[in-house]
Amino acid sequence: HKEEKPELDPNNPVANWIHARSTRKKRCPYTKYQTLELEKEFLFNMYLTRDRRFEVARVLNLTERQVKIWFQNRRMKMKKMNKERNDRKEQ
Amino acid sequence: VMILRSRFLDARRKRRNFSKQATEGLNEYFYSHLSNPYPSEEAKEELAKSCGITVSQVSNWFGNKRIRYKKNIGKFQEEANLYAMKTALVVRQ
DNA sequence: AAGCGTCGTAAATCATAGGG
DNA sequence: GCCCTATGATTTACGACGCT
Repeated sequence: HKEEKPELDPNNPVANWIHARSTRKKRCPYTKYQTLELEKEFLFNMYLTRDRRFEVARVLNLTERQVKIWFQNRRMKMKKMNKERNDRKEQ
Repeated sequence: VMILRSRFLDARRKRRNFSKQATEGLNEYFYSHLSNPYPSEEAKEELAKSCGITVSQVSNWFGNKRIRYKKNIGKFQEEANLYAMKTALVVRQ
């Protein structure tokens, strides 16, 4: 009966860019306090132990998964920053 | 603490728009690879060099372009036609 | 054989540039 | 200057794949 609103025309190149999951949680920006505490923890150690992760998640009211992923993203950010600093200095 | 905060957390996000030529080069690649606009690392490096920007900036540009194009194809139709025509003319030579 | 690592990305959001 | 949109950069959240 009711057809989809996104036209499935073969000329639409976007149809091929397979990605994006419907079950994905919407991005929810963290508060200043949460970010600040996470940064402090990262400064202390770039990698979390299981116990630290549980404790940080509890205190900041985040899931352990969110804390784990935050640290993964933070390490990637640090890597990128280091790379850019090296590139700037050499060339 | 406030100083650390402003220094590291709210890091300066100064930016300038890319030059006309840089945007032109990025758009040429994007619209000539519209069925798969995901440049390889090597292609990114080549684009970065020819456009005078960094590889990170090329990645940002394609990320932004893909999502914004997808969100409103109609808005970019004119631009798409322009670049399609341009590359068609180049191929003819 | 579960679990955490990186890498590349989508999508939302941020912050400013630039134009009227 | 003020408002608004375009645009480049950053932030959450995953999938894919790796290693142990």
